[in-house]
Amino acid sequence: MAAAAGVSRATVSRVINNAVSVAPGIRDAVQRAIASTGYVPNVAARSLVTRRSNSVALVISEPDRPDDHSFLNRIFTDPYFGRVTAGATGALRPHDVHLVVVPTDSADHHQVIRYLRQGHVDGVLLICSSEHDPLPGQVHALGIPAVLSSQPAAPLPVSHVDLDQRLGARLAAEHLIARGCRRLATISGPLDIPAGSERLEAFRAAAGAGAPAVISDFTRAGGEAAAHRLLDDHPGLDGLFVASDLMAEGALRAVQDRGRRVPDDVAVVGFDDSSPALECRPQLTTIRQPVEEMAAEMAQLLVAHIDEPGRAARSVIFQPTLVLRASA
Amino acid sequence: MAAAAGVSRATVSRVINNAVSVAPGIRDAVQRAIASTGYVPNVAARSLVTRRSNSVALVISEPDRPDDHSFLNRIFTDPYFGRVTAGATGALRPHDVHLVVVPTDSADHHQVIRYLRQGHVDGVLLICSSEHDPLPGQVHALGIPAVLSSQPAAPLPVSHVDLDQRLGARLAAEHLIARGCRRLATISGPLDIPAGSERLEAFRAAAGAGAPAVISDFTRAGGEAAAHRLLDDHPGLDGLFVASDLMAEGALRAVQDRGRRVPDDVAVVGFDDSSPALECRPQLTTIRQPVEEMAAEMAQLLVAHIDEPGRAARSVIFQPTLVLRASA
DNA sequence: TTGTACGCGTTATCAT
DNA sequence: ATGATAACGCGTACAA
Repeated sequence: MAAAAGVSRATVSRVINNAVSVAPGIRDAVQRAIASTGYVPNVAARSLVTRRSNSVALVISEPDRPDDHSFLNRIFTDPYFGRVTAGATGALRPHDVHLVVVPTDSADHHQVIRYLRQGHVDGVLLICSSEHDPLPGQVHALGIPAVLSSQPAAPLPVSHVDLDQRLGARLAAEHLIARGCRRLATISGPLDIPAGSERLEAFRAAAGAGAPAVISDFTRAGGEAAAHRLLDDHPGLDGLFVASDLMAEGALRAVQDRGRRVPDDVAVVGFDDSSPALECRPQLTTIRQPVEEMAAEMAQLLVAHIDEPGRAARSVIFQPTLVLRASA
Repeated sequence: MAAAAGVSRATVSRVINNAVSVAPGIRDAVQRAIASTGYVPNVAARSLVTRRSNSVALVISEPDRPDDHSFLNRIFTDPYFGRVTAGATGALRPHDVHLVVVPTDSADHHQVIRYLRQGHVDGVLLICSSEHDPLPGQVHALGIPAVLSSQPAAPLPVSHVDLDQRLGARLAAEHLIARGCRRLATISGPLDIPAGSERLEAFRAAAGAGAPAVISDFTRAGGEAAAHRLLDDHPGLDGLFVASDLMAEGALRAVQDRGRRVPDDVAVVGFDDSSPALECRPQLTTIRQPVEEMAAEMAQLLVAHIDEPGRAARSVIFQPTLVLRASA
């Protein structure tokens, strides 16, 4: 290649990385040679010296999983993770950074750690399903740039992007109360995730500490089962806050299968404002979470940390909003 | 590292890649040193010499797209692509190969080509939305191992994995006829995709060439609109074959919104057997496509091609099956 | 069986 | 502004 242009490799490199001061004539000659040769730099060689891979990992960590197959299926089919992936991919593209999606559970954390240590990626976007997940700590100990989707139980000096979960739950409770519901209940996610515990706590703080709750798992089937249990134990409930739209879709079905009308008999408020909210009948009144924007922010923060290693960690908290539709 | 174990770097390399003949004593010593040091080989340096990156790309190519945001969102939210990603990820994991998901349209094919040429990945899983997509040809010209999800219009000596689309459509038509439907219609996908045109043709071959059809786009909203159009023009139809479950979910809604009962007034058969089939009410009778298995097969073929460059291309065709549920 | 030494293709430093 | 040349960290002939 250098030969083709009649210059040294160093000059070629300078042209490609448009470094300062290359004579216009030489530059053009090199670019012509590049075009005609179809030359592209070898990334391995480049990475070896720059210590950059121009790609980052999106690690989705779950504490345990039943089996490989259904775990992967759930991850890649869940609208929430889909939105995260879409948001991150979109934000990374202008930086010419690619995304490697790495689902993991505690059984193969070491694999992930090894992957990261090998230098495959320049940084990590870390989505944890439990606030006690050890992965964030391990990643931080590695010294590799990372951005979390929520602060772990043991706070870490690592940037993270999150939603004001409590505000979201409060908006839901207040809306149900304002529309006249008197017997409120909720279906929450797992309590070891902030998105589970905080939404539950804040809902109860606004709806009354005695408000019945069933802990579920953020799946549609889980939401349906939880709603049935709730209706068994509290037949009189007239307002239901469900901590994710996917669970709300299941809950809606349960309520309707028992012959109760939504929202007249039971008003239902979901959480997320993801596609299931529009697929339900009636469509879901829900707490909107700008997942794509949040993922994009994570990506941008990560890029910033990679470009400027000393950069101070920061946390960015997004505000949820109430989206009024037909279910409440 | 070599120093830590008191041996040469070459020996360390041999232990790590468990090459032949390393003295047991030395081997143990090296492994201890590795464990205590926490040493991991640098992938860039390794790739530079082995010319392997141990990762492959999953390229999802669409001809054109309205805007970046909704494109990414659709890709990462569509249950079909989710299943593909899950299947490929699962099959690749045992090989220690990672997956980079690369959505693209014709506007940035050159970006993808450049990405591939740079040697970021060892091979490509290529999902094209149009059989006239030039990408498969370009990738093949590059000489980089690839596996396609369907044969392009201009056949290429490249392995591909597909479903027997025609058989699927025929099963659907035969089932509708067998259950007594007399006025059949169909909602198809875009005609420049085999999954669109072949399902339509085969359905008409079995149901009668005059069976009304509306061409849609494999989205839920598209399916709903198509069903409305179909019911406007053919109020008497009593059997509907919809070429994807996602569209079928929308179509079901349209049929029911017009006060017609499923399956009594209109029987509906979907295609895919993905999660929407179970979320509908009534649940969808559908043509099952083992997407995860097919994606896994693609991944395994790709790995085989990477390991054995001269390997002959082959095509693997999966058979669809009818899954009986409530909608037909 | 083990060590020595070279090459992989770039970027970066240092002369010029 | 440009060209030698030294790393970068590994695998692997080849020699011992």
